[in-house]
Amino acid sequence: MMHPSLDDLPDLWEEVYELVSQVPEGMVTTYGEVAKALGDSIAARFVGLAMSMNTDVARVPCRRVVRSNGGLGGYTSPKGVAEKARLLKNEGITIRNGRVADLERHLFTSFQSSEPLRLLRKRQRALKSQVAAPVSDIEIDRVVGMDVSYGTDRAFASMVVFDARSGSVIAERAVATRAVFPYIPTYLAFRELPLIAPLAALVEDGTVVMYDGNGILHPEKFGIASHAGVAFDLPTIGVAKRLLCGRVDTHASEGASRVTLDGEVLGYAYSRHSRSPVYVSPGNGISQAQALLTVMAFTKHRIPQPIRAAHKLANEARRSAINK
DNA sequence: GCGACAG
DNA sequence: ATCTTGTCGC
Repeated sequence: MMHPSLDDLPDLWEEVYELVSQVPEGMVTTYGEVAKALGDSIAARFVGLAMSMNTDVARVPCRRVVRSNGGLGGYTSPKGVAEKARLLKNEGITIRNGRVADLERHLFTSFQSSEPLRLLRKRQRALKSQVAAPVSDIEIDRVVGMDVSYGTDRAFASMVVFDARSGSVIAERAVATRAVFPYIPTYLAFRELPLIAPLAALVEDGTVVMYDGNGILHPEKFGIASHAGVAFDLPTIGVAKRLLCGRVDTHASEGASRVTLDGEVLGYAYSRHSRSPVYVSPGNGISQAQALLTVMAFTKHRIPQPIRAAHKLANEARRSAINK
């Protein structure tokens, strides 16, 4: 059974199309304004993606969504953005130098919306108090890496179990699922955790999970590894390849540097052999120090072995499925 | 005006 | 994340 925080997720694709259908003829809106109506302006790029995939031009007038500076943005049609300009002119919008003239006067922002992303942010805030940050070390018998690979119509979630003492692979598993929730920065957990849930249910006691993404190194201090830890009641570590938020203290070319957000240390940038770093933060049920040491102990290349193996397995599962 | 923005 | 061929380097 799925954790309540991952149940009843909004259909953001349908929501975004419904919002854009509210924009009347003679007016335009922006990708950012639609995103705000979804509940968070950070979703602006998702709005652009959804517009590019719109199939019902009669119901969803994606031509009326433009950039915040008046630029037209894109238009997925053989005639391209010129067609977008022509259609808008027909609706009484003046286009000058490839931009909407007098954008403020034609800007529609009075969306009727339940702001679904705002509600998901509330779920994150409500749950983050459940994150455990122990001071002392926990016993680690096994380390598992988890990852997801995406195909056109299906996603493949994977898990590889390592023995902590020998460092060798004990078991591996992959499942095919369907991804419905889009990728939106800082809401990654709502996309991937429902796909991972069946694998997380198989994790035994004494196991720590390494996840591809952040733990508490997140604007709400509740990244995907933290959310996984709380939802599935497991100790977790987040390992990200790029920095989502915060600042790296000092540029140590070797070893670990602290990453801080609002003056608080939330994780480490860890690199070996002058490679670009990975960003390590505890998810749940493990100290920052032990999270870092565990990652270090399992690192041969840039990406720790458990995540590297899970990544490989998920990709193999996708490619060997007839899907592509 | 340009960059930022886990996967 | 994915779409993609060859190419440069340890």
